[in-house]
Formats: sequence, C-alpha cells, structure tokens
Amino acid sequence: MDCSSFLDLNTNPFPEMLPKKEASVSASTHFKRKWLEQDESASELREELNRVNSENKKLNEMLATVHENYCALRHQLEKLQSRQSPEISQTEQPIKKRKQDPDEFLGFPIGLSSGKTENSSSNDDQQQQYEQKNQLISCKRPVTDSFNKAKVSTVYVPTDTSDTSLTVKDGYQWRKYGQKVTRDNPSPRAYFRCSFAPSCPVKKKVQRSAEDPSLLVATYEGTHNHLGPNASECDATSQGGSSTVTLDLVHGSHRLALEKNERNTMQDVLVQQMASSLTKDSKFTAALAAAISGRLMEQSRT
DNA sequence: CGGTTTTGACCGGCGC
DNA sequence: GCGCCGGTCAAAACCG
Repeated sequence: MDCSSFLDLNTNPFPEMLPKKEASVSASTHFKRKWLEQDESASELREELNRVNSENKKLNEMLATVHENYCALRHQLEKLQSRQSPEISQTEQPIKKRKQDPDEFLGFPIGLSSGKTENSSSNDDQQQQYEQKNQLISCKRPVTDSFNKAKVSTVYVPTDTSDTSLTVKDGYQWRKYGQKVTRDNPSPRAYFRCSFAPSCPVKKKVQRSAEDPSLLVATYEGTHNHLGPNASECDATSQGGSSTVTLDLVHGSHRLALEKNERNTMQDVLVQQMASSLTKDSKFTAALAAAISGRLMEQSRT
C-alpha cells in the first residue's frame, strides 16, 4: 500500500476561523461580549478539530494495520512465486524475440498507488518499497528518452474470468478500433483509442493475462491532453464495488500526476475541505477501511 | 441519425 | 524476398 496517498487531514481548511489567542482584548464591554461569543464558538471549533484529529489518527492506524497485513500477504505471495519462478522463466522465454513495446510494463502498481498529495513527500521511501514489492505484478524498467515519446503504463485489473468483454472501466471514454488474437496469448487483445481522438493521442490495449486469466492487462500509451474522467460517470459505469476502488485508485493516481501542474491553491483548499468534511463522517471512515481491506484481500488472492 | 463495435483486409517491421 | 506478426484501417452492423 502506498501511504503517500494519505491526505493531510490535520490541515485546517479554514485557518481564518481559528481563534486568535493573541488578539487584544478591547476595553469596551461591547467588544468583550463579542469576544466571549467568539471564544465560545472557538472552543466548539477546537473540540470539533480535536474530534476530527482523533478520527484521523484512528483512520491512519487502521490503514497502518491494513498495510502491515498487506505486506505480510505480499511477502507470502512472493515466496510462493519465487518457488514457481524457475519453471515460469523457462516457459516464458519467447521463441522469437521481436521488437515490442520497449517500455512495456512501465506501469504504476496496482491498488493504492501514487496518488500523491503535497503533504506526502515523507512517504517516498514507502512508495519505492511498495513499487519494488510489486515488481512481480507491475514492473518498471529504466526509461530511455528515445523510447519515452509516449508514456506507457500497464495496469493489471482483476476481473471475473467469465467476463469476456475486455473492458477496463477507468472513467475515460474509449472507442474500440480493433481486436487481434496474438501469438503468445490465446485470448484476444482489444485496441482502444480515447474518444477525444484525434485531439487526444492516448491509446489503450486490453488483454487477459495468459498466466492469470482472472487478470486483465491494460496498457496505456500516451497521456490525456484533456480533463480527467468524471468520477460520477465512473461510478455509474462500474460493475462492482471492489473493481471501482481498484480503478479509481489506480487511474486516479495517473490522473493526479497529469493534473498536478494545473492544480492551484484554490483546489488544494477545496480538497482539504472535502477531506475535513469526509472525516467527520464515521460511516465514511468505516467504508473506506472496508474498501481498502477488501481490495487488499482480493489482491492477495491473485 | 450519429456514435460505437465488429471483423476481415491491409500495412510495415523484423527475422530468416 | 518471403512469411510471420502486431497494429491499424474502414466498411458494415449494431445500438440508443
């Protein structure tokens, strides 16, 4: 799990609403009364802030626990896979090496990936560790500039094996322009272009993994040159709760990276406000914890 | 009726 | 040069 996706929930979105302790007390009674009223509301706000902070603490603890469990499961998975890897590496050797996607697998890890906020720099190490741990699922290769014209990323999405639609719901709108059965994989590969094409150059290839048919491998090429997907739209088209979480988080990270430069202070304030209001809702914190743990359990099974 | 999907044909790169 | 293969095109079918 990537702890860097934590929001700084302690940040007060309304700094101007905090009581100013150093404010001078006027001699006039009118002002004193006003000050008392302000002090009252300030203490209420302080209580509220404490409550939110403690909820934030609890939430972070829950996430830490989930993270620990996840790491343990990941470790077990790696052990199991390392036992099988000699066979796999032999059978995986392509008969004929062709020039193919030099920077394929330049993916971001599945699940709670690099959806960084400004306050997450201290978690870079964890991010790196996480990415190393995920090399078996989503690998990174050193990128050479010559191949980096179009950014390529690979996303692995768990799906029902009975689902033959080859659709990966990531919130963006895609137009299918081809389908091909490839040599190294019995299941067909579908080719998609962003619906905003030709103005948006992004392409996507989706194919069921040959090794694990329960996984869909989506390869994205290029970056969207328009605003990201509509979140509500994404929810509306999603099939299941778990997959919604997966895709929102996976692609959301990509999206965040894309839009990072466009963000301004106003948006930051809005984000903090939303975070603040969300953490007030205990149902939300419980649902978030359930979604994350469910997602991790699902990942550990694959 | 406009947008999307399907699917066979075509193209270009690569290895022999 | 030829064949293989992945990627793309484009006409027809489909759908809301």
